[in-house]
Amino acid sequence: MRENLQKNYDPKDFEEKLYNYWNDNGYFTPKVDKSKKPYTIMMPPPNVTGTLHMGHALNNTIQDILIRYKRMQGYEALWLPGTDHASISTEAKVVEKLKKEGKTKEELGREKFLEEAWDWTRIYGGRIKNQLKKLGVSCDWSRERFTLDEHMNKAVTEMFVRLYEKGLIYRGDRIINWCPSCHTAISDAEVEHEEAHGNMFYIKYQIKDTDEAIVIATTRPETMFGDLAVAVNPNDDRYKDYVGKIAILPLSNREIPVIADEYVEMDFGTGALKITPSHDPNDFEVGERHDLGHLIVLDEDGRINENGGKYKGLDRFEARKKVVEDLKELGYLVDVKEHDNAVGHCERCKTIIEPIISKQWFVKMEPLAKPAIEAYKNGELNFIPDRFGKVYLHWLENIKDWCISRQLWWGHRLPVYYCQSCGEIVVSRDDIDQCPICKSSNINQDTDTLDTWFSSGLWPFSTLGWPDDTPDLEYFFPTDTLVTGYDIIFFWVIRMVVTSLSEMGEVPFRDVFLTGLVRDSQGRKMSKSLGNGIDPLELIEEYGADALRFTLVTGNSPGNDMRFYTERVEANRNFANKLWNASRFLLMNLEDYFKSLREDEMKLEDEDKWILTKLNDMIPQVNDNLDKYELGLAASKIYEFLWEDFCDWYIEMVKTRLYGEDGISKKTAQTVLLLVLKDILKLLHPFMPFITEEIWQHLPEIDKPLIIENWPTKSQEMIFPKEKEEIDYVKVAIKAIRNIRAEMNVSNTKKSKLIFVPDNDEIKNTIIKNSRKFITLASAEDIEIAENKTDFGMDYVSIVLERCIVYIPLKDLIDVSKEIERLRKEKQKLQDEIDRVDNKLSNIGFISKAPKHIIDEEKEKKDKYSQMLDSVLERLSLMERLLEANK
RNA sequence: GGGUGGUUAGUUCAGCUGGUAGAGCGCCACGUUGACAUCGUGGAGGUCGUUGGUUCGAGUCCAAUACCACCCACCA
Repeated sequence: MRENLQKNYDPKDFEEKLYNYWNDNGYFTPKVDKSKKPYTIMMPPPNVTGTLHMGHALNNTIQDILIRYKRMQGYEALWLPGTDHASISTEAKVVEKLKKEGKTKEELGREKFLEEAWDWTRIYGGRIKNQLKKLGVSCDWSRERFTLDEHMNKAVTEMFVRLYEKGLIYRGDRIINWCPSCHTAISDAEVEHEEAHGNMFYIKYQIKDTDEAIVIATTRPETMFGDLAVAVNPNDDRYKDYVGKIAILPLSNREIPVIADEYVEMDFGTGALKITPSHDPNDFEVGERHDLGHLIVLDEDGRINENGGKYKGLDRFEARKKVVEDLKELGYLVDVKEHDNAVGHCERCKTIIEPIISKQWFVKMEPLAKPAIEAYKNGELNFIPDRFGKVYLHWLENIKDWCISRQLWWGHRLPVYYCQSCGEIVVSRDDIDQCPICKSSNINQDTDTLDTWFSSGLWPFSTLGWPDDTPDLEYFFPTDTLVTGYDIIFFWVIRMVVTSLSEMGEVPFRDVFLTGLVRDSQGRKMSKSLGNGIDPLELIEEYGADALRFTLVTGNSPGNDMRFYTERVEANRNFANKLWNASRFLLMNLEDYFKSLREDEMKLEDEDKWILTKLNDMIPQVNDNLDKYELGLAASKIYEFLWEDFCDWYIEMVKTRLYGEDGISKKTAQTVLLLVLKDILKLLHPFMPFITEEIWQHLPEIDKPLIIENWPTKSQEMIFPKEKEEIDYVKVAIKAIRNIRAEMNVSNTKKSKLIFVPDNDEIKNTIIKNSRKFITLASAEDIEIAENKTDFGMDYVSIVLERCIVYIPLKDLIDVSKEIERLRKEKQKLQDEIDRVDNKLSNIGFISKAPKHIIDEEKEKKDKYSQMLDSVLERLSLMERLLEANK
C-alpha cells in the first residue's frame, strides 16, 4: 500500500532520496545499444576546485532538461560529467595556500608542489559534484572524467604529437602576453582589454652629429631602454632626410638607426615612432622587417632588468614615473598629453599584461580554422541563437596563432624533450630518457605545461576514450548539443571544433546552445568582489531545486542575459505547490478507483473532451518548442495548462461528479483526471524532476519510474473540437456572470438564480448539458431556460452573450440608472468593435488580398457583435422605458 | 574604429513563420466553498524608444536615428 502524499509540499522530504534512487538504479547510465539512437551532451567541466554558481545552475539545468526529454523519448541519452583541472586558477590557489604557510612553490619543488595540488584537488574536488547533484543533474557519473586523468593525459599527448607532426605546432620567439603576477605566458583570448586613462609622452631623440632632433610619441617611456630604432613613414616629407641617420636614445645615450616603414601613421602623434621589438607586437613586426634584433628590458615580475641601467629593479610603473621625471629634468620631454587607450589585463588576476618576446609553443591556427569556418557555413554546426555564428566566424577569420605553453606546473606537461648534448628537440608520445639521435641520456622534458583549454578542447572525444577506438566513442560521438555560456566561445567552443575537425574529421557537436549571463536584480554581473552573487544552494535549500530550475529556464530567451529575482523562485515554488495540491486532491478522490466500473462503461462528458483536446493540442507544441530549444516557451505552456486549464477549470468542473452518485460519470472523471495528470507530470518532468517523480510514485497503476517513462505523444482520437468550443462558451458565460456579480458586490455565498434566454437550440442544449457548472462555478442556485426576453424587467441584471442573454434576479441590488449606464458602455464597446471590423471589410485592399480565413473570421466577428449589439439595444430601451414609467 | 543585443503594463520579462498586445511579481476590491491563503474570484494598468518605408494590415519585416548594455580591434 502506498503512502499518501505529505500534506505540505516540502522538497526536502524527497529531493535527495529520489536523486539517490535514480542514480543507484542506473537510470543515468545509457548503454551502447545499436538498435536505439544515441543522444549525447558533454557537460562543460567546471573547475575542479570551484563552487557552484548561478551560471552552472543555468547551464546544467538546461542540459538536464534536454537529456531527460531525450531519455523519455527513448534515446540512449548520455550526459557525461567531469571537472577541469583549471591549471592557472588552481595553481594560484595552491600557491596562495603555500604563501600562508610561509612557503613558495620554488622552495617546494615541482614534485612536492604537485602533491600539494593533488591534495587540494582531492579536498575540494568533490564539492562541486555534490552541489550539482542537489540540482538534480541526471548525468552519468559512472563515466565521469577529470582533465588530468591518466587517460585524458594520453589524449592530450596524442593530440600534441599529431599536430606537431602535421607541422601545426611549432616553437618560436614571439611577442606573447606575459602576466607578471601569474608568471606565465597566456593566450590572446585570456587577455581582457579595458579602456584606461593615460598619458602620451612626447620625447626628443637627438640626431647624431646635428643640432636637430626627432620627437617621438609614446605611452610607455619606460620601455625606451629596449628601443632599437626610430621609425617614420617613408612618404613623410618632414622626416625624409633623417632616414638612415642615427638617433641617440636619451638617458642611456645608445645609438639607434632612423628607419622608414609603412606601418607608421603619419598623422598620429608626431609621425615618428620608437621601435621596441621585444615589448610590443607591432614593433616586433617592424623589427623583423628591418632585422633590428631584440633587447629585453623587463624581467618576469615586470621590473626593469639590467639593460635599464640605473633603473634596474624598478617596477614598470615606478620606472615610468622616474624616467619621465628624468627626461623632463634633462629637457628631453617635449610635451605630455592625456591619452586613453585599451590596456590588456590578465583574465585571471586582472594584472596588466606585459607584451614580451619569449620562446613559447604555438598552434598554427589558420589551416585549422578553415574547416571550422566551412562547418558553420555549410550547416554542420549550428548556434542557438544563430547570431553567435557571426561572432564565431569573425574570430576564426581573424585568427592568430595560439600560444599553448604555460610556465606552470599544474597541468599537462609538454611531451617535448631537449637533448642537452646534440640540441635535438624530440616530441614523443612516450617518456624518453635517451636522445634518439645521439643516444645521450642527457635529455630533459620541457618544464612547461599546456594551456588548460588545450585539454578541454578535446573534451567531446577524449572523454569517450579517444585516441583508443572504444565502443563509446563509436556510438556516442559526435555529440548532439553543447550548452555553454557565450563568454566562452573563443576559449572553448572554437578549440573543440578545431581539434575535432582536424583529428576526428567531423564536428564535435551539431548544436551549440548558448546561454546568457545570470545577473543580479540590478543587472550587474554576479561577482565575488561585488559580493552580489546569489548562491543557488541557498535557494535550493529554501525553495527546492525544482523551483530554481523552473525559474532559470522561464522568462528569458536563449543567449540573452537574465536578471535574477528571488521573488521569481518563490513564484515557481508556489507553482510546484499548486501541482502538489492538485495531485493530492486527485489521490484523495481516487480512493475507490480500483473497485469502480469497467473501462468500457466509461462515458466522456464535455469537460473531459475539452481538457483532453487542450492537452493534445499542447503536446505537439511543447515538443516543437523543446526541439527548437525554446525551453522557456515549453515551460510556460505547461505552467498555464496545469494552473488554469487543469486546476482552475477542469478540476472545479469535475468536482460535482466526484462527489456525486453517478458511478460511471465519477469513474470517467477519475480516469481522465489521472490520465491528464500523468501527462502533465511527464511533460513537466524534465523541468521539475523531483516533484514530478515523487508524485508519480504515489499514483496507482504505474509500472516504471517517471524518469524512464515514455514521452507523451499527441493522441488523434482524443481531439473533440465541438465539445471544446462548447466548454469554451460555458467558460465565457461563467466569467461574465462572475464579473457582474463582483461588480455589484454580490458575495459568493449569496446564490442567485440564472435565467438563460438562448437564441437557438444549440446554445440551449449547451446550457442545459452544462448547467451544473453554473451552479458550482458561478454561484447559481438554480438554472432556468426561458423563451421571452421581455419577461425580465428592472429587478434583473442582464448579461448579453453571443446568441444568449442571461438574467439574474438581484432585486435589491439593482440601481436602474446605473444598469442603464453599464448597458450604454456595453453598447459603445460593441459599436466600436463593429466599426473597426466594418472599416476592414470595406477596404478593397483587404477584401482582395487578405487570406480567406482571415476575412471569414472578420465577417463572423461582425455577425456576432451585431447580434449582441441588437440585444443590448433592445435591453437598453426596455430599461429606459421602465425607468421613465417608474418616475 | 568595427560588430552584436536590448528598448513592450509600476517592475522584471515572454511574444514562433506579420492578422484586434501576454505572464510572474506588485497594486485595488471581495472571499477561510470539503486540493491549495505557497490559495480563490474579479479589477485597474501599455499610442510595443523615435522617424520613415514595405504591406490590405507591423510590437512582429526593411532603413535611418536616439539611448543602454556587451563583444571584438596592434594607431604608438
